[in-house]
Amino acid sequence: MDQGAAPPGRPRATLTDVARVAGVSAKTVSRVFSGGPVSDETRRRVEAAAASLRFRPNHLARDLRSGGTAATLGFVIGRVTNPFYAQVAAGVERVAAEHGLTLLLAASEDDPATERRCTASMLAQRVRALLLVPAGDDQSYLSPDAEAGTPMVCVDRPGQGLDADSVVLANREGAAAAVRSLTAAGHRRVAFVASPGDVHTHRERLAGYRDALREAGVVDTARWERLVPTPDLLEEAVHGLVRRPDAPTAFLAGNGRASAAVLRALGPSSDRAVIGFDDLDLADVLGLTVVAFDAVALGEQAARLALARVREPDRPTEHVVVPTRLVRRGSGERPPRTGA
Amino acid sequence: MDQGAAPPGRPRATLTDVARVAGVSAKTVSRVFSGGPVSDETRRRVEAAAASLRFRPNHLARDLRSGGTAATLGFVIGRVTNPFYAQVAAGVERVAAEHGLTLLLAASEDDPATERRCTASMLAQRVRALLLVPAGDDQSYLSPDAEAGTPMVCVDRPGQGLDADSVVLANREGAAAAVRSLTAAGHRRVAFVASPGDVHTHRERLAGYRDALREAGVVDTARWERLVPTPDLLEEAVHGLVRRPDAPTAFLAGNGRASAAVLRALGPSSDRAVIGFDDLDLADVLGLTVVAFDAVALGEQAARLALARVREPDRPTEHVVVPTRLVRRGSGERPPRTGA
DNA sequence: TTGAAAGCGCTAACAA
DNA sequence: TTGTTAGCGCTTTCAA
Repeated sequence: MDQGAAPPGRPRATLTDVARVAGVSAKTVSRVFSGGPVSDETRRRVEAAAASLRFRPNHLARDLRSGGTAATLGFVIGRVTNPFYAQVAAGVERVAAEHGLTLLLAASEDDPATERRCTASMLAQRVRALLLVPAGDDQSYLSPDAEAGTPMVCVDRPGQGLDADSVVLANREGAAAAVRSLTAAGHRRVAFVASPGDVHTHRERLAGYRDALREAGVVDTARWERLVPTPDLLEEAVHGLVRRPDAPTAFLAGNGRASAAVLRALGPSSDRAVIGFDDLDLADVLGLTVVAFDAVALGEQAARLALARVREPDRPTEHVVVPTRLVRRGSGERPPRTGA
Repeated sequence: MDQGAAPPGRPRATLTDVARVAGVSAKTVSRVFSGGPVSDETRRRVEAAAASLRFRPNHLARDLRSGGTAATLGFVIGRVTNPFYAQVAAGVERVAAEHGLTLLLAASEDDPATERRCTASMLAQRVRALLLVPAGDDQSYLSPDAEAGTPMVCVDRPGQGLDADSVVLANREGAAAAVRSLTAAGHRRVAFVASPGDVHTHRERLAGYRDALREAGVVDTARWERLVPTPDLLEEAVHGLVRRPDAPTAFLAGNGRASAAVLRALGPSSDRAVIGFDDLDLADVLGLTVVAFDAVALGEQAARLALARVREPDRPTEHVVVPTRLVRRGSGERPPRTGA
């Protein structure tokens, strides 16, 4: 945890220095930089003095004095390299920037202890609101801070033990819609393949898959469900499925990595239908039908919810569901094998 | 720029409150939370008091008092939705977290004025170091702050008018290596297709493309170079190229979007060789040969450079080049048309 | 429109 | 190992 020493090259000018050079009081300089009634003539003098001293206002001091919260929005994501969270963070950043706030970003790496450290750090930095992709299965430890006035929003998964706003994807409905389009085309033997990075999301998608098959009169789906512990086992799982006597004629991949694995395992000339959850680069080139969603919008919604609660702390808790949509590109439109 | 009011729900406990409840001095509580010699018995009492008061230390105050810089690393990226920057940011975050720092992220949207606002905001927040993907063509305005002791690192593009460390990709070498593999296979008519999001990167890649063709004795390359202003014109450009009497037998795509456009325009059964710059989801499924690079490593390097300069402000300026590697998957290995 | 004094929450520099 | 005093840079409150 060596943070490195912080040796100032040349000492920085302070507001008081600027005041002295400009021949005004500190408060007047403050008004120039933080808004307030200042005459044009005075403003000019102050700005000239500030420029000559290379003055940079110190927000640490400003935020400490006034109110005690910084102009930042904290966001604790799961795995930092997951491109999905990157898109969500992009949405948060965009809304934050619109409101003059900066994004403070940290990753829990899906570890509950790290989640605690990250959230603690952000609360210590007095973020204006805290957005969180819950990693552990208990966020009740955040309740005191929520009550103390830091708005919290759970993103992508609902938090547990914490009465917070939330924004999640329509995972169950999206999976069901995908499978419905398969059963409508006559498919009955549909597989679900995934390597569950996070439990909640995949439980929902699996439930949606089962919903749609049940609606079509298919109940014994367990034989086509493959939730493997690590992504490198996905291809093997697909190979195992196609060798079965009741081999599936269609596949729903639970996430992006699973989509790639299914396509790789089936080969380019397969006649089995495939739908992936989550859109991917080159999916259109490949003709891959997917359940798509707007991850950036999810982040934007989360940030808006957070800011709404900053303004109005007592508003009722809100749970937003971001819809998915089925993007048909061919691979999901292949009919069941006639001989099957 | 409405940041919303910040109405505290219940007033937060301060270090002094904890001290009173624990029956010790404020400084002792400070030592418990920021490290220092404290007896086990005292520590226990302080921690109990802190827990009962739901105390959260205030880093704003701590950082203001001690040294004046926050435990954050600032990173100003270009376009926030660009997945490349997301990967780079992931690398920065990882290294920052290892050192107990949080990532402060903002996007310039490739606009010089926004870049200035973002950097100003971060400097006002007293980031320990500032990483920047330069958007405008002049970063000299940051020199005073660099001299005042805030380490700066330019990422992905060199900054101009600023003597800062930098980390960039081996764009020129990567493009040259790709084209060399094509000319080695006998290709002479090689196209370069891109929609330059940023000037520097594409100028370098184009230069590498020309280098390699010149080495192979091909000099009049302009007829196969297509730098179109917007991505939606890429496919059209490819169609135009293949209709030429001297149509290219191979393509180098300047970035990910260009790769997708080339593949889409050529169609699935094309016999022309294609190499893309930047790896993509499903590129392996498609058999797309690419110039790949480690964007996360680029971010890690940048963060390490920044932290090295925090520790040692007077070390010589360092310019790191992150290598690329050619990943052969088939599409780049197609021989030139025999009849061409 | 401007200024003087006080203090936000914490820690540096002492001392004990 | 613990406490006291002062003050980080700024803004609040009040007054002029």
